[in-house]
Amino acid sequence: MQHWLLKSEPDAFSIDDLKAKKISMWDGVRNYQARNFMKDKMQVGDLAFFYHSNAKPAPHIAGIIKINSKTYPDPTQFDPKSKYFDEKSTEANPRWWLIDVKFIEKFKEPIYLSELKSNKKLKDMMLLQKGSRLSIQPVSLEEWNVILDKLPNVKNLT
DNA sequence: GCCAACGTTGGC
DNA sequence: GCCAACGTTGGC
Repeated sequence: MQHWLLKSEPDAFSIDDLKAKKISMWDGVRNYQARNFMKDKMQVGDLAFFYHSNAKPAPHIAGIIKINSKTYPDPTQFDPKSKYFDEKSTEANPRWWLIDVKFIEKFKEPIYLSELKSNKKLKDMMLLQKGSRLSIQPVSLEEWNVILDKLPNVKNLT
């Protein structure tokens, strides 16, 4: 199993929104590297951190979600009314793909970016690299466990 | 709101 | 294929 970190701005789609829906499409990814992670590397059942970027009072990991489907074409690319519409994409040859995610857990206390930065064991984490802004990132098992070790209350996720 | 870093576009 | 210009991301 691989682990991931998925970013979303909470004003657009938050972990509370996902909690209410239980399962949701992770739509709107318009970056090829992020898309390729979904298409080529993600497996149904993989776990991911739900990261709130551009969040107030500060960016943070808000909880845990699960990859709940294989990739399929992102329907928003075909919708002229969507802000994610892509006129160069066709149904026969879609450009953009997505997976469904399922709500697993919202942390009682968010894990702030500043906490991650101050942990030496996480210095190689992709999220913390200068200029890194990929919205879908792999997280190593070591990093995953270091972060979860801070959370004695998280239930067994497997 | 600022701005650094990155990604994309399109002229040549 | 280069690269300038533009657009986006996202922390601060």
